[in-house]
Amino acid sequence: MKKVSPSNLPRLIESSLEVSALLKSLAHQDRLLLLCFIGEGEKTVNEIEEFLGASQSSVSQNLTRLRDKGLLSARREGKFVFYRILNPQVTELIQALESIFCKI
Amino acid sequence: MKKVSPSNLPRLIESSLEVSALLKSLAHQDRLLLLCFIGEGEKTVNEIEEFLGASQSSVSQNLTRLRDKGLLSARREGKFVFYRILNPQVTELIQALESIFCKI
DNA sequence: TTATCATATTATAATTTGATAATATTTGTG
DNA sequence: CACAAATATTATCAAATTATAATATGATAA
Repeated sequence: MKKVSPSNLPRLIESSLEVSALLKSLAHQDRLLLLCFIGEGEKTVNEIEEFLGASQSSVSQNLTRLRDKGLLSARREGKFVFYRILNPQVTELIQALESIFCKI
Repeated sequence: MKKVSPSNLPRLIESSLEVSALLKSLAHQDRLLLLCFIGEGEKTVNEIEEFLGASQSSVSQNLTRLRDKGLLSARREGKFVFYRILNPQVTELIQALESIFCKI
């Protein structure tokens, strides 16, 4: 039996700016897919490029943007840079999206 | 005990365009708040204006946009127009956002 | 039927975003 | 060191978004 929750509105008012900002980061097909992909484990820029079939420049710019927003972190290992998800709320949100939009 | 789910990636690839488009609709502070507000039950344009403290024009434009995207529906009753959430995935998404970002 | 309230539409200007191309940086290798 | 590979940055331009102001529509009441 699911409990009916009281209104979360007052709290969402407080966080609405932060949440809408985060949604802007995901509201782009490539960035959304890339976050899902990285969510499966650390990925190289080149792996992401191939996965998306997007240009080096646009992938790098999107990664930089997501890093600047604190959603991703990067670590260099030799010539390669590995990206992973930094903000756990991103992981939760991706999972929620999958469960809402990828029902069986 | 939480079950580790297999990759949802293939399915998300298919829906990524639709999902990113929907996220664009929510990736705006006023529209996000307005959807939360309407989620509590049918609301009048004027109620929404007062709730947001936003101008008549911008509220109406945002409502029109959300209606055009199929997220909201409107019904007229005399002078008033009542808006409600049409797409159930929006409700689910709002709930997910509340549960992720409004933890106790 | 005119006035008014509630809402919608249009026009417009400012800002942001997105894609592409070109160039730069960093690191490993011959 | 010179070069190539991997990634980042910069410049630029088109397109989309946003806010505001002005005007229009639709419904009711006097």
